[in-house]
Amino acid sequence: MAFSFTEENYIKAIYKLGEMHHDAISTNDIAAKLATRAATVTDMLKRLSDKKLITYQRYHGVKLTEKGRKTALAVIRKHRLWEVFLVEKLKFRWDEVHDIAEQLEHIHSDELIRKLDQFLGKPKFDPHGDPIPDEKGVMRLSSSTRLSDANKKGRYILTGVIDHSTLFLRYLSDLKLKLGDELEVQAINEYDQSYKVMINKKHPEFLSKQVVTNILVQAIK
Amino acid sequence: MAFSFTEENYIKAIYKLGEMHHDAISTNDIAAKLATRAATVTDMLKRLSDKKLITYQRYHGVKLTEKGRKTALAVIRKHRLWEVFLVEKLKFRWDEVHDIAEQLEHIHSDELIRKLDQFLGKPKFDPHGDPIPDEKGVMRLSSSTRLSDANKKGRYILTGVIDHSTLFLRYLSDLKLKLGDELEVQAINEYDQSYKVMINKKHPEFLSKQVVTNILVQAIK
DNA sequence: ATATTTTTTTAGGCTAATCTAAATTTTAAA
DNA sequence: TTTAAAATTTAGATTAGCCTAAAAAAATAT
Ligand SMILES: [Mn+2]
Ligand SMILES: [Mn+2]
Ligand SMILES: [Mn+2]
Ligand SMILES: [Mn+2]
Repeated sequence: MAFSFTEENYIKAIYKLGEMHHDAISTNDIAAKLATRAATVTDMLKRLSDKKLITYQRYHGVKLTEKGRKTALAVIRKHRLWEVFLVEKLKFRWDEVHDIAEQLEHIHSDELIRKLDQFLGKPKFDPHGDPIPDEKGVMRLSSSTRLSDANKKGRYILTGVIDHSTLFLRYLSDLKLKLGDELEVQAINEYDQSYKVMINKKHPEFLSKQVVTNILVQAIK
Repeated sequence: MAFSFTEENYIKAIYKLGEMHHDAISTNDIAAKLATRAATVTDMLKRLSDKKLITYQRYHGVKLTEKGRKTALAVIRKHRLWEVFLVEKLKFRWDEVHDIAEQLEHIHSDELIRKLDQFLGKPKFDPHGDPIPDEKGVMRLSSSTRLSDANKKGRYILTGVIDHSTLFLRYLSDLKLKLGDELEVQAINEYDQSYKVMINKKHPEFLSKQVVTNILVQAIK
């Protein structure tokens, strides 16, 4: 019932790929996500199948079993709780925590996570606005949309990001933009889909199409 | 410059064995400490020697190099800081933290440890009274002695333990005895070297020879 | 419907870390 | 000082996780 570092990473990758497609996941997609080779993935899929974490049919991709889904969500829960710890308690910036959490998410101790969750005040979201699954593996789905999908003037709250790269997160920080801040869309450029927004009723900024497709918001009222 | 989980455990084991003997460490001692086989140890010693962490002569044991000593102390520093975190912040008991710290000590991030140290208020001792090496790998040596070595009536402060087993630590907790508490030795039994002590001026207890050799104290005045 | 391209699997090999059994060296005993 | 015992190393295998190259299957284009 305890899996290796590597096995957990495969399960997490398969879960995340399944969040988008939701049909069976291909060997090549997993290889791309984990920066490894298709042959290596095939080897591992056999092992994960033996352990009943996935259902696997040669040449036809994989799906997580219920056991696999639970395992993935437990790892994601740990990752996100540790990220909260790193930002809230140790004062890391939100663009610095992912790689450390990639290591911490593989520490095995249910009691540790129970107590960490308690210590952090049972947070519901991580520093990037991603929801934290509960002990049972239940994760409420986000009611946020990409700002590019809102596609309408008005006021919004920044609730999350799609792109988690350091470069993007730093860019947002440089704009003095953080989770919970207000974005008022004042104009949308029809030619290139760039947005003119007012941040926290203070400073106006231009956000490119690429930027507005990578931030999640909720409309105010 | 970053070593594997396994390599770090070997280096730590060699360091700890060196703390007692301080002549060259034998293959068999390392095998015993790590619950592995002598042949396995020999294999690893060659690898550690290649990496300049130890000096190794066939059939004549090993010693840590300066690089090896630094590596060991860095791992010990991480272990002890995490133990402080688990007890002080997450409210684990002192007998519950070792196994979790065994995992956490292998997380690689200098910045994480710097910030954790800061967060904990730069503690000098772990929950078992063991000193925490600083960033440079400097660890002040304990001025404490085993209560059995004091061997004299009088008042003492409990400053640490030799045996770190759950069983022993639980036993001390059951006696309402924790670090910093006062022990007044009222009588020493000449026959079996058991001690009659008063704990915190409140309740008298009998401590066996095995117990008094496993606790560290400092005499008061 | 057949040929070409893409995807996936198999075959065979590598390294780190482990093991058991056998050989060798050192140490201790007679 | 020879011999027996103990410690250590070598030899040979195993497993997890990874790789490249070749074969096979599936998807796509003609
Ligand atoms: Mn992350
Ligand atoms: Mn995150
Ligand atoms: Mn410990
Ligand atoms: Mn300790």
